[in-house]
This record gives sequence, C-alpha cells and structure tokens, in this order.
Amino acid sequence: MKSKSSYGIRSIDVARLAGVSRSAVSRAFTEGAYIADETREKVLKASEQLGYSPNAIARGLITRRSRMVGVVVADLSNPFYAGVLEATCLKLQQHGLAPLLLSCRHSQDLDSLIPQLLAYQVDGVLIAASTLSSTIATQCARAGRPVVLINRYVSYDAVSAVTCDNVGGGRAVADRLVAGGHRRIAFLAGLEDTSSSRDREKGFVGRLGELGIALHARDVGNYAYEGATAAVRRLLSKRPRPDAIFCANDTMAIAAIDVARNEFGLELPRDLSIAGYDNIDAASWQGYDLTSVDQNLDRMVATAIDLLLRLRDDPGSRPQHVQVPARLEVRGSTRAVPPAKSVRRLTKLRGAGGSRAA
Amino acid sequence: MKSKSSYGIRSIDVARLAGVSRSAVSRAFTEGAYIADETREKVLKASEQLGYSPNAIARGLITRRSRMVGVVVADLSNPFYAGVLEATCLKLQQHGLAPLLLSCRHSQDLDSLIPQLLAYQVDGVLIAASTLSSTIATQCARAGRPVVLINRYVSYDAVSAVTCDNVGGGRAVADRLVAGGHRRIAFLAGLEDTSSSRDREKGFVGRLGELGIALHARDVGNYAYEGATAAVRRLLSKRPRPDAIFCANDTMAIAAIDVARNEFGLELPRDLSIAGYDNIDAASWQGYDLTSVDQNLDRMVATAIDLLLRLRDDPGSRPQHVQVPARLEVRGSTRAVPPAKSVRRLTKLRGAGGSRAA
DNA sequence: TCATCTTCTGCACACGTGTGCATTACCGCA
DNA sequence: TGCGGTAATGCACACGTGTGCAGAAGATGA
Repeated sequence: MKSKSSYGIRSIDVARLAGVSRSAVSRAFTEGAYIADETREKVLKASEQLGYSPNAIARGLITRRSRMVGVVVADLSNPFYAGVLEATCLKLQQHGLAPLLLSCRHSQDLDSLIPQLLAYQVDGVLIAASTLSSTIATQCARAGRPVVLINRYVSYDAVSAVTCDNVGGGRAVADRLVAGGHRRIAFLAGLEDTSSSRDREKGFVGRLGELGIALHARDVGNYAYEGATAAVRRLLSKRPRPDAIFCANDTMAIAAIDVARNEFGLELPRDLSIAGYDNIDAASWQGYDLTSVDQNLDRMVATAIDLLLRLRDDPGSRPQHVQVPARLEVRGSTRAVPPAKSVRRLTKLRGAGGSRAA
Repeated sequence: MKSKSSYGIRSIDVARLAGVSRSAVSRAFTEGAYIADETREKVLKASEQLGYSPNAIARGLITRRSRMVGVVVADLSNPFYAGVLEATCLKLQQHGLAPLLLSCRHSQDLDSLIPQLLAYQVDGVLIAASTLSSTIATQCARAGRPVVLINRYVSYDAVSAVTCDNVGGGRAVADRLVAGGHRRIAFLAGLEDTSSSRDREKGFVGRLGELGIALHARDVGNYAYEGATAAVRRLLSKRPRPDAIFCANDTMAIAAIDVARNEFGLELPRDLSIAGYDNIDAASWQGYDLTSVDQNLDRMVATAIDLLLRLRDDPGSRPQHVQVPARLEVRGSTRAVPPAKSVRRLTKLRGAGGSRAA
C-alpha cells in the first residue's frame, strides 16, 4: 500500500508521512541527536502509525557497531551455566545489546566456531565455561572484538576474565569441614584441564595443609552426575573411608549424596559431610540441603559485561582479570561441630539404647 | 598494512591479493555460484591468508536474509527449557543459522520485546514456553517472519506450533497409576493459563474418567519448586490422603517427593506414587528415580526448525500445528501393581514380623 | 576463417541506514 | 532594514556485500 505492500517499512516511508527528510527520521531515533522536539514528535507518531523501527542490520553496517554480543556457553545442561546465560541476557538487554548464542559441547573446539561469530560483526565475545586458543584470541583482538571469559582464564594477555574467587571458596570449605571435626577429607575434581577445578582444589588442599591435614583421597568426576557416581563409589570404598568430600560442583555433590545414601547406606552429615560449588537451585532442595559455595552469579555477569563494554568503548582500556568474592552457603549436608565420638563409640559397644546426654 | 591495518578485511582486499574482481570473491563464498574451480581456489587461498570471512551484516542487508533466528525462552531455570535451547542451537548451527536469544520471565509481556528481534531482521522466531499476543503475531506475519511456538499453541492462524502430545502423555500416566492400584489420585497443575498444563490435565482426567475414577484432589504449583511444595502440603493434608500425584512437570514432582518424604514421612512408592513430565536429568537421579513423560525434545526442536524454514522458503506453505508423540519413562516412583492390601493390613494389626508370602 | 555456443568474469546497481557539512529559517539587536 | 548568531534541516556520501547483465575468452563445428 505505502510502497511495497508494507512488507518492509523504511525510514523514507516514515519521512514522507511525517513530511520531513529521511535524516530527521534517523535523528528522531538517535539518542541526543540534534533535532527539534516537535519534529521528533511528528516522526515518532508516524513511525507508530506505520509500525516502523530502524533496521538494525543496516544501522550496524553504517555505524560498524552491530549491538550484538557473541555469547558462548559450553554446558547448558549444567543449571549454573543456564543461570549465567539467563543473567547475561537480561543484563545485555538493559544495555540495548542482543546476545548471539553459541552452544557447544565441553571439549569441542571453539576455534572453528568463533570466526562464525566474528562474521556477524559482534561487538564482543563472552565465553562461559570454556576457553579458546591463543590463535583465535589474537584474531579477535586484531578485529577489535574484546573477549571476556567467565569462570575460566588463560595466560594470553589479549583475553580478559571474570572468575569467582575459586581459591577462596576452596579455603572456606576446608575451614568448614575441619571445624566439623573431619580429618579424612577427600576432593572430587571436575574437569582436570579447567582453571576453575584446579583453583578450587588449590585453595582447598592449601588450607587443609595450613591446618595440618593431608588430603585423604582424590578422584575426578568431570563435572557430571554420571562421572561423579563412579568416582564416589571408588572414594567411599577406600579404607579407612573418607568422612567428608568436597566436590568441585553441585551436580557432582548431588551424585555423591545419592551414592552415599543409596549404595553405602550412609547418613548425612552423621557419617559423611559433603559440600559442593555453584549453589544451584537443587542444592536447596529438601532432599539434598547441600552446603555449597555461592559464586555470586549476577555480580560475575554484570562485571563481565561492564568490562566488555569498557574494552569496546574506551581505547585506553586493557584486558584484565577480575575476581568476585565467593560466599559459603552453609546447609545441612555438613556438620557444624565434631560429634561426641567417645559417647557414640560407647553406645555402639553397649548395643542399643543408652545415654542421650552430652 | 593491506588497507587499514587489517582491522576489517573486506572482499576488495582479497580480490586484489588474488588478482580477481570483487564479484569473484563473493561468488567463491556462495554455494553453487557460477565460478571456475581454479578461481575459487585462488580466492579461498587469499582469504585464508588474510583471515577474511564475508561480513554477515552486509550480506544480510543485500540478500534480505539475516540468517539469524530469534529464539525466545521464558524459563531457563527449568532444565527442560535449557535443554530445548541447547538442542535448538545445535540444530540451527547445522542449517547455517545463528540464534539471537531473548530470555524473559514467565509472565513478562513478550509484546514489547519481539519488535526488538524483528529490528534485527531475524528470518523467523522460535518461542519456547511462552506465547505472544495476536497483535504482535500479525505484525510478524506482515513482516514475513514466521513464528513457531514450542510446547504452547494459540488460536491465531498466523502462528505455528510444535507440541508434545500432552493429552496422550496425561493419559499414559493415568493408565500407569490406575494399573498400580491407585484410586485417590491427585493432579498438580503448572501454570493455569498454559496450554501444556491444561492439555496434560485434560488427558489425565479424561482417561481417569474412562476408567471410572474421579479426580480426588487438585492444586496448582506454577511449574516451580516453591509453588509446588506449598501445594503438595495442602494435597497431602487432605483426608483421605491422596495415594498418587501426577505433577505437570518434573520440578514440581521433585518438590512433591521431597515434601512427602521429609514432611509427611511417606515412602515411595509404597505409600504414595508420584509421576512427572519432561524427563529432565534430575528425574533419573537415584534420589528421585522419577517416573516421567518424555517429550522427545530433540524431535520437537528439529520439527520446529524444519517447519520454520519451510515457512520461510516455500511461499505456498501455511502455518500449522504439529504434535510429537510422548513416551512414558517408567521408574521407581510409581508402583507397577497394587500392593497386597489385605496382607499388609493384617501384619499391621498383628504387629511386627509376619508373612512375606503374596 | 567465421559463426555459434559455452564458460566465466567484471561492471554497476541496490540494500537501508547514520552523519558531516552546507544551507535555511528564524530571532534579537543595532 | 540589515546583520550576526543560533537552531534545525536536508543533501549526499559511505558502510560491505550479492547478483543481473553484458561482454570476453575460449572451444567447437562448418
């Protein structure tokens, strides 16, 4: 009707209807542009009437700003990273940016996928739960697209990173377990080649050492439920049996609880304490009530996006590594104080019944 | 070096290096274009050397195909929809498409967000776990952007939908529970205004009716853990107490199990059978071992994307509603056969010990 | 050798927008 | 009236690409 059966309404159509030039239309949609209030009013009214909104593709071409951010998430089946993605979307939206998503398996080579993102001229790249090679990193840098990792970091100085204080989180768990009287303490690692798992272990084992306790056992669960069940079976079969396990994420901790209860008949936290990392929703479910380190997801995401935008807009800014503090969310899967061991041993020897005094 | 410190490499740069025209470069990257093998070879080599890949923004502008698809997910904290998103990404990638993500709270008005997606000239819109108003739907239709809902449907004929056979899934659960000897059967709805919850209830209650059983109780959990715990407390406080609950999704079913065990001291499936819907990862965890309806996520997503592409490419195609079959995954949270009631009652009266015969 | 056909290439236009620059309209003041 | 100054507007170019069309180069047949 207007021009081409209203299929695609262009700024020229709005201009004609409002009786102004195409430039005026453009300016009406540009924050802080030099335009009379009256004119802007007219333009917006005409736009409303025609259902016009500026073509973001064309705008991106001319401004060399696509207003899109590439977002890479390696493991969406992990609720923590689903949460990261959700928070990222919301935050980007608040900045008028749109997330162009790239999902991949854990071990898949991002290197072949990132160029695809760059082809879309994204203003930057956020990568959660994965890393990229230095080759691709420099390629991004050369193209002027800042890269910010979430929860991982690398040594190339072209890449920024925002992580939780994984070392600190590990230390906090160590303190908690030792305070609970545990001495035969085990660690269940995530993926061996991730900085997150390594740092949590470093903090945990380091603090145990400071407290004069050596790690009793160690295994690897690959951050997954299935991997963890097998690993926990091995851990709990060891003699003497561990009396506490720190798992590098919640999914594995939940697997640990399941195996401990159902396959070994243990009761938590009497026979065994278990702590996790991430503080996902399931950690607060009654069935698990899991002590877990909270990564402050919202703050991590907000920091990452702020950093990305600064790197994009401020030519003087340099890539950096930011840490966000961790917080231990204490729940029922770890005990607060040592049990009165002697008493319990006595009752056991005497048989059923017995003193319920301290 | 080449032109502008290699900041943005353009097709003209490649053309010069390869000693051909810019058109040849374009054709080298276009499937099935009219170009000599030798020339293409030259161009690709030069591109490799310069790290060139065509600017997808510019291409989108000229071809009027952005090769991006708007993907809307309402509830990423629900692992099922996180899975939908992951599958969607993978499938789109296989078709050379990129997902432009839009995440929103459940009740938020998509109507203000969808135009944002359209501004990016997406080739179509996929919406999971949410719907849109007819106003916006016609706006999409007028712009020639097909819309496909996943797991919801609406009556406007401009909008396609792919859903699981929710009625069939509800019926299958009814059959299973009745076969287990249950007669006081309750239903826990999700969100009242969703077609998914309504259809599951319709199938479930309808089949119960065919079997001569009236619904014993009903409540609403809003598809969330917290909402469900409160609702299940009410359900299990009713006298006589329900002996089976069908929850409209797994998250609520898990809440139901937790409340039943920890607050009412019930044992599953002896005292209570519980079934869910979605078959999320957590349903197979040892701690829950939840009978659940599998929606065949991959097939739903694949169907939705095929439909979207057909609507985009074939001018003769019309919006439609496709159903994917449901499959009941039977696990330990529902019993297979009625318990030998009389015997159990006898043993109870007599005290401990007693016949372990049938 | 010439005509015809095939195979490929390059020219030039188009996509829809933002923005620098020149120009216009208008107001106040001498 | 004339003039300088300010506020607003329109012109025209640029962004990087795909593709219709015409034409060139080479092959084939008469």
